[in-house]
This record gives sequence, structure tokens and C-alpha cells, in this order.
Amino acid sequence: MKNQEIARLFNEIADLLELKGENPFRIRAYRRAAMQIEGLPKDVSSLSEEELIKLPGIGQDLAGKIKEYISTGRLGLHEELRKEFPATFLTLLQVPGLGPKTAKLVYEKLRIKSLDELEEAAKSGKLRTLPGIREKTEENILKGIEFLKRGSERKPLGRVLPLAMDILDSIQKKAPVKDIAIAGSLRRWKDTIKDIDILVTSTRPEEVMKVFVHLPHVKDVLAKGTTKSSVVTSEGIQVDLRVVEEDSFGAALQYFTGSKAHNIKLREMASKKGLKINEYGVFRESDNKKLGGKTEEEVYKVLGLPWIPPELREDTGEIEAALEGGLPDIVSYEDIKGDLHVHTKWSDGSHDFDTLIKAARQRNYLYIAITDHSKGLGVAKGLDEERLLEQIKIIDEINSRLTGFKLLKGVEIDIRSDGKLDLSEDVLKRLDIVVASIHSGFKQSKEQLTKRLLSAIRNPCVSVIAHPTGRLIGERDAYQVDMEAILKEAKKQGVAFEINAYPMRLDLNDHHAKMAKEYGVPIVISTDTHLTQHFDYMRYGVSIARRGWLERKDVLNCLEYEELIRRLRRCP
DNA sequence: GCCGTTTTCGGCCCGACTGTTTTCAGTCG
Repeated sequence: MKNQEIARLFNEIADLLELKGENPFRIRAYRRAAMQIEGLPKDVSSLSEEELIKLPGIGQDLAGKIKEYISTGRLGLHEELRKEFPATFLTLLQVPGLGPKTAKLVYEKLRIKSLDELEEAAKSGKLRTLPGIREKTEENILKGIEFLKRGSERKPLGRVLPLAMDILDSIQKKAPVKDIAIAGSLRRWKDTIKDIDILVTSTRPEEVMKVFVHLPHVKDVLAKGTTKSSVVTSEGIQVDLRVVEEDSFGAALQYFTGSKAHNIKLREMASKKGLKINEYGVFRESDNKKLGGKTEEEVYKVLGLPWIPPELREDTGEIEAALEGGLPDIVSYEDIKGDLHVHTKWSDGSHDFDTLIKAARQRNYLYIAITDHSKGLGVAKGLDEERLLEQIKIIDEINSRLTGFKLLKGVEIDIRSDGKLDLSEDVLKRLDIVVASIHSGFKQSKEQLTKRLLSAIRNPCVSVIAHPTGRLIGERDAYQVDMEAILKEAKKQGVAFEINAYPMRLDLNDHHAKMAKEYGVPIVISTDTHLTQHFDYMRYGVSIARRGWLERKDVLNCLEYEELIRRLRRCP
């Protein structure tokens, strides 16, 4: 799938055009198109030119460029633009606080073309010889470079959310605030987060700001104004705080939740109706009369729209769907009836059955599936046929004693490098659920990995494919696999795909989840629990499902036990 | 470069903060 590649190229073209000082709207067109393609739940290569043009933000010209890249593997415009600047130059734009204008200036006046050269020039005071740059700007650029070197990459949602809640708590305790909410990509539950946005209402904004910049979490203050401040925490995460009046809370929340693309589209719609939306409310252009803004619902309502869940606000069709009354009724945490990927002491989990049952019942679950590793995973004390048969016997006994709760007999079986499973079919036949996954040989080619997964999907005993891309956020990239091919086969064979809720995995991701839905592949959301606390990761998995537009009917572990058993594919 | 119940040309979201200025450009979200 070339979607990501083309999105990256278009973004880079936008950067380069920006450096050249080109028409900002042309630049925006490339960025919009990049986002559109990135969020597309199917392979761009599979679309005809006519179909491409139908996509919002893509016209004759960009459709042609997409086709050009798909058929030749190159993009003329991109190559032309790259010739005008040295290869290392684009990294300069990643320095926070340094934009295209300044980048171009330092290149043209000082021939600076890399981060190292920029750092050197800033340290030696050469930058301040340029117009508009003095000591302070030099300092900020050095800070920016340091930030970049320390690793400014996006952080896993599961690591940022607890920090955000902690900061929220501190503000609430120490500052004179009334309403307080998380906004931004965190409220949209994006799987990785760049910064934390917090919104509060207060009648004493200056005091709130003072408290905020002096919180113990704060390492550096980037900006401090009367209604808006930005800081960096000791973990290197930027936190933005915004104060508004109560009457504007909804408008501000809507605005700061984004996404940017979603908001731009709303504002365009508004201006066509003679309205203006900003963070203070919705206003009639003619007389500046305020028509709403206390709640988010008001903002959407004046545009003739129902409230849209934050997870959907990516401008990937949600506004059009809302206009037609066709928004999906997305799955929620309360819909989840059980967890289908749980490890015990028998392999590398930490608990016995009773502890897990108790923890699951506390979460109002009706069942969990015991899915310990199979023998191939020696490091995790994987079960061989004999031990698995023993476990099956014990689970049967436990089930006969339980009321209103069931343990599913299962296994997380290793897909070997040749695509075969590492336990015999005789044993698998006795299970309720067989979760198959890859734990080794990630470096195989895309063809090999795809073949391996296809072979597992075609095995008649497999119920679910777990964490199918193997990514570990911030540690290991997803391995290359032909997602379309494996989803197609899964649909054909009746195999479900897992959204692994473990915060470092979140695999499938949101795009893949949406693709799975388009292909009609059933989904399970599982936590891969090794410790009882891991059950609480379910919310992260649900957030991926929500971002993928999944509804309750698309998710197998929203079903009651009997129906679930009926729907899970098993050995014939 | 896209797009059209105001338009096939002329629009294109909106505002806060900083630094270097003395009224504003650049950057960011």
C-alpha cells in the first residue's frame, strides 16, 4: 500500500513550496491531500483516476500526480523541488519555533543547510547578524535544537494520558478554575500524542497561568500570556493551557479538540452560511451577534449538525456522514462484555485463574478467554499439547462451578516462520478460541510475512489473528504486510482480527480497523493481559475501534457468551 | 491546487504569543 509514501511525498512538497514562499493555498492543498490519502481506508493504487478525483481535496492535477507516482515510482515535481535545496535542509523545519521564512533566510544569507551548522551559527552569535533575529531568537533556536535532539517524537497515548490526568488534577486543586477538560489529540484518543492541550474556565485567568507555569511537572516555560501558556514537562512533553470564559467553553473545547482539518471544514461551512466560528463562539457575520458557544452541541447545531464524537473528528468523512444523518453509533467501553486475550501463570502471565476471574467480574465482564502462549515461545513458558490438555481439563472444572461467568478455553498460538501453527489440530479442536500471532522473524520480506499470515488465516482452526503488524510504538515499526490481502482472506474464511489494546501496541491501528470494517472482517478488542491491571487497557483498544468507526455489531466481544461462541470460527 | 444553491474565477479558518519592532511578521495550533 503506497498511501503513506504518497502522503509523505505530498507533505514534503508542501514543505518545499513553503520554503519557496509559494501560494499558501496551494501548499494547503498538498497538505490536505496528504491527510486525505493517509486516512484512506483502502489502497490508493486500487483507485482509478476518476475515483481519485471524487475524493475531497483531490482534483485533476493531484490525481495525476498520484497516478504518476504509482506507475513510475517517482514524482517529477518532488524531484524538481528537491534539487533546489540540500537534502539535509528539510530537518531545519522540524526545529520548534523555526519556520520556513527563517529557514530560508539562514540558508540564503549564511548558507546553513543542516542542524549542526545551525547550532554552530547560533552558538557563535552569527544568527543575530540577520534581520529580525536577535539574541532571544538565537536562544530559542538553540532550545528548539536541544528539544529535537532529545527526541521530540510522538509519545504513546498510554504514557501521556496518565500524565495529563495528573496535571489536570494539580491545576484543579491549586488554581481558581471552574470547568476543566482535556482537548486536542488526546481527547480524540490518537494513538500517539505530541502535546497535551488543557482547557479551563476561570474569572481570574492570570492567577491560573501563574499556577500553571509553576507546577512541579514544568521544566521549561515556552510562552506565558494572559489566556494561553505553553510549558514543557520534565518528560519532554509540551502542555498548552488555555483559559476562556464560561460562556465560550463549548466553542473553545470544540476548537481545541480539532482536528485542524475537521475545524477548517466546519469554518468553511460556517462562512458559506454567513457565520463565523472561533474559540469564543459562533457569530453571525452581518451583525456579529453570538449564536452559541456555551456547549459543543450548540456549535454543531448552528451548522445543522449533530454533535460528533471527538474520535471521529479527522475530516475523513464524518462531517458528510453527519449531514446525511449517517454517523456511526460507535462502540463504547460499556458495550464490552469480556476480554479474549489473557495470559496466566501457566505461561508468562502473573496470576492464577481465580485472580483473573475476580478481576474480570469486577469489571462487569461475562467471560474471558484464557490464551496462554504455545510451545514455540519457549521464553514465555509456552504450553505444549500435554500441558494445554491439562489446562483444558481444569478450565472445564472451573466452568462447571461458575455461574454468570465463563472461561473460554483458548491459546495464543505461534505462527511459525513457514506459516504453520505449532500445536496439533487434535488439541486445537478442543478449544473455544485459537488466537494466532507472529512472535519471530519480523524481518522477513513483505511477501513472506503476508504469505505466513495468509496461511494462518486459511488454517481452519484459527479464530482470531492477533496484533497483526507487530508494531511497538516508539520501539519497533510495524512489519510490512499486505493488509488488503490478509483482510480479504479473513473475510472469506470468517476469521476475526484483534485490536490489541496494550498501549504500546494498539495494533490494529485506527486506519486498519476502518479498513477491516470496510472488508466486513469481525473485530475483537483484547488487552493481552499479563497482570490484572492490564484489563484496564481495554479503553485504549476501544478508542482505536471508535476512531475506526466501529459499531457494537462489528465487535465480537460485545456479544453475550452463547452468541460469541456461535460466531467464533473453530475447527470443523 | 481545489472548488462552486452567491462563483469555472476568485475566493480559500482564525486568533494568541513572541520578538523585534513602533505597527507587525513569523510561528503555532
